[in-house]
Amino acid sequence: MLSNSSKYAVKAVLFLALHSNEDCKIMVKDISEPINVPQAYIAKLLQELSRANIISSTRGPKGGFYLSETNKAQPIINILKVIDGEKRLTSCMLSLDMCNEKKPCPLHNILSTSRTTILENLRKKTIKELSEDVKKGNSFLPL
Amino acid sequence: MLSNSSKYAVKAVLFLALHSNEDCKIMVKDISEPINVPQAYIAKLLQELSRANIISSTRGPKGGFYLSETNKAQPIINILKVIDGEKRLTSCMLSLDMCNEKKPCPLHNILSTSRTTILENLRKKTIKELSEDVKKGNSFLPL
DNA sequence: TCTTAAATATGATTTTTATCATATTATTAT
DNA sequence: ATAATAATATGATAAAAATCATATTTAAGA
Repeated sequence: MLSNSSKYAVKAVLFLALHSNEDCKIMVKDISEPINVPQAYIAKLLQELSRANIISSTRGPKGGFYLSETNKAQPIINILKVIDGEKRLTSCMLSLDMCNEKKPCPLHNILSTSRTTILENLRKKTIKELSEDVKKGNSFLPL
Repeated sequence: MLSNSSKYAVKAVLFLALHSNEDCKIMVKDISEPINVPQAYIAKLLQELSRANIISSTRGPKGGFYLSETNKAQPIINILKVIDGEKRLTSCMLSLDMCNEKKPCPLHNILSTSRTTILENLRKKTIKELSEDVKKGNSFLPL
């Protein structure tokens, strides 16, 4: 369902949500290490996220990546859309183009409701909310 | 969530459930064409399924693949277990080893219930039941 | 304005997944 | 028995995803 890249991206964004802001930017190497993802790899992902305005960045000395309040207000699903693309998230489990509610594929009825719920949750939960879960100890991001 | 191979495997097994039995075996080329999967590729998958007793086969003239009643009584998830392995189905969405109910990862609470439901459904729905949905017109397998 | 520190852009390599090809073994029918 | 037919086993190739490397651009501070 999620690619490796997407998972890394979520971890990175969450890390930034917890540890950065406009006045406290973090550079790649200080992100890659704690989240345990190869530096060059996460760098590439961060750039994609930055280009898509999911996260913010400035270059040069004292530069780095961070999340603005606007960034934090975005739903989790935006991260996944940028990295994996909409299609991967919503396409039929059997990859049948012609599968839809009217003409459901055999697995459709088994999976569809749960899948829809997952997507809804990803759509309504913001980065900020997610990071607050971690702060409150409702969930854990082992770093 | 599911690999390409798993999707192909489900399609093939379903095709066999609908069109084969002990007295009517089907050979690879007559499976690969209608389900629209490369012959050599599906052949390999069918062999794995056969070895794992998900499907049956006999070789030589008049041979081919088919589903016995025992085969049909198996849950869908068995197909996926053989092709993708248990781990792919059940592992944490962020691939964090240490994620569990006691120490859920941030995405855990968002996704876990739906995921559990999906797995339950795949565990209790049999191949036979699924193929009967198709026969009754409750779902469609475009071939 | 010049040096340094950071992201950015681009592309190369490696690994995994998907796809293709061929030789071997088992079964049926002649 | 033997020829023909079909699965089986094994391995080679191709495509995609993940990982690594390097040169370029931008911003800060001396």
